[in-house]
Amino acid sequence: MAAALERIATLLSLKGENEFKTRAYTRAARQIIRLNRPVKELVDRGELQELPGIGKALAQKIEELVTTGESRLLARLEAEVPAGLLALFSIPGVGHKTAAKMVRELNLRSLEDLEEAAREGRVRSLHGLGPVVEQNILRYFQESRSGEILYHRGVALPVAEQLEDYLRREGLEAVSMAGEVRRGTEGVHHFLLVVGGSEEREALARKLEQLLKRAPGVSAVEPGAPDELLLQTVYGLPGRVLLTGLEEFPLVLLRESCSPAHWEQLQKLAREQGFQLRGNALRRDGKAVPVKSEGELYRLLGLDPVPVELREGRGEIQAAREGRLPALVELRHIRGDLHLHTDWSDGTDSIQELAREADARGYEYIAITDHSPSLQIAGGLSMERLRQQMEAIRRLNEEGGYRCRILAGAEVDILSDGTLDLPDEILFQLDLVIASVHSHFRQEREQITERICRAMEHPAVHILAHPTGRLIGSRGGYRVDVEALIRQAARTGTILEINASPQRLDLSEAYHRQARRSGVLLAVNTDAHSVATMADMGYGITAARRGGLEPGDLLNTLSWEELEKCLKRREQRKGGGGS
DNA sequence: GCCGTTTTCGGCCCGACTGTTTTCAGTCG
Repeated sequence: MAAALERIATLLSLKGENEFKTRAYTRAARQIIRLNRPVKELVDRGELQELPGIGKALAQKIEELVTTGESRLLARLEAEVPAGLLALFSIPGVGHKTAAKMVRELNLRSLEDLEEAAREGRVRSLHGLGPVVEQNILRYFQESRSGEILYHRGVALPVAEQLEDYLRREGLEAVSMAGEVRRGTEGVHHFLLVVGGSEEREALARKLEQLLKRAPGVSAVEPGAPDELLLQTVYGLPGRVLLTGLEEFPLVLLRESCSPAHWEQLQKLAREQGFQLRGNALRRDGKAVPVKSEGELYRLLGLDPVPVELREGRGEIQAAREGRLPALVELRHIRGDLHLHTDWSDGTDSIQELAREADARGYEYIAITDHSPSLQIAGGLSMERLRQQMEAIRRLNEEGGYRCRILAGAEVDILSDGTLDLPDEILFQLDLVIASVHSHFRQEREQITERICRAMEHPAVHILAHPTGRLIGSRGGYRVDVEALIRQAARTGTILEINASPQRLDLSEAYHRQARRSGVLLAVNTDAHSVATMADMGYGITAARRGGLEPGDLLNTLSWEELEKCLKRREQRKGGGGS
């Protein structure tokens, strides 16, 4: 729902529609994401308009999406504005005004039009635009290899799950998501479902096509390759559905879930052992060998079953052969969430509501870490307010209304010179200090690396949050030397965050192994701004699993007693004046 | 498109930076 509303907002924006109107759609999308119950419930009870920022018009549009799975407004916009132009907003320095101006005055119908205009110097000739924007555009086209838009898992996973559920409820015999969504990659280009049935293939295809045309959120279905249907969704994310026979289903699912490298390595291994693994069948001496599950195939080839997140062809097959696959961390190992925002700053829910949710999740502790004063837009807490909050948390712990322990913390801004946005006297009174960058993103690599390293040096800082600042599919993050950060974390005992928000997943899985090898402890935190987004922990765990991490690599798998000791040890090691 | 005991019209989380201007509009967090 949120993705559909976001899409409406961006399409309106490209059309040059009133900025505040588009913002109303964006705001509504955020409301939906932070909702702690299904939108449908609000629709059924006629309570949509009770949400702040949702009035008559938006309520109608949301209701239409919930009840029909479609939106006439969205369909109309899609017809008017070429969807490829949405990528305009990924170009640095291009916002809604510039985008709309270029679309209008350069008469853009596609991204290629823009590239051509930039090459011919027609961008700089527009009033208010100059050579810098034009350079940014040309650089964008140099750097982006494919025109495919990358979606974060916060869109891709719910969309795939929704369709998977729908097809199962409609009585199809075997349905599973596959591809990037199932493997858990940080960004998703399109979602993939594998469907198995015992009936004749043509009949299955016809049945499926009919079902998919009625499916929620699906705006178009068309045939692709043989046994394949291509989908368009109201969320923008495209999809594919592959059809197969029931007996072949496990093998096809495996093939479609792993990376090409992993599949090739499996084929090679099969050959070495006298099998033939090809397409959708395993054979030996010309005879088909039945495979009832993915796990069975791995065992037939003498391997421990490889968790789906590791099927990338990066050495996991050798590890599976030697019985040394990592015992990956699972959601159930997590005992707390150490990065949470409340309605004291830019969150929507109270400390009490987050604590109640933490209890429901069986957490032993949470840390309340609202923003520091300089982050005005996020309602950063003044010293005075922070002290009041610390006092409020102290009382809540004393009253003992919650099973979980509530830590009084702060997410303190790292200022442009590497100093922190709160004075030492208050930092040392906090139970947990998270440092992070929210400004001066365009500093040179050396400068921003030095800046962050300096903040990590500070004895009061426990955790460095979202170390690179990237947003998947929309922003590349600052030009920081991540390896230098890992070295500094190892030296200072600073914990690196794996931010579980599906848009961030930062620190990226690409660095998890290196951090682990360097003896750096990591923490999976949601950075939640509501009760509902505390569920983002799952995205973080998927990322950590892809990074090959085990429970012992993460700070927040520790029990409360262990955590307390661990934080204290680190303070001493840094030589801080912690009280 | 939303919202309102200062408003049913005229505002809309705030402020720094930067590239484009010739005094400021647009972008970014």
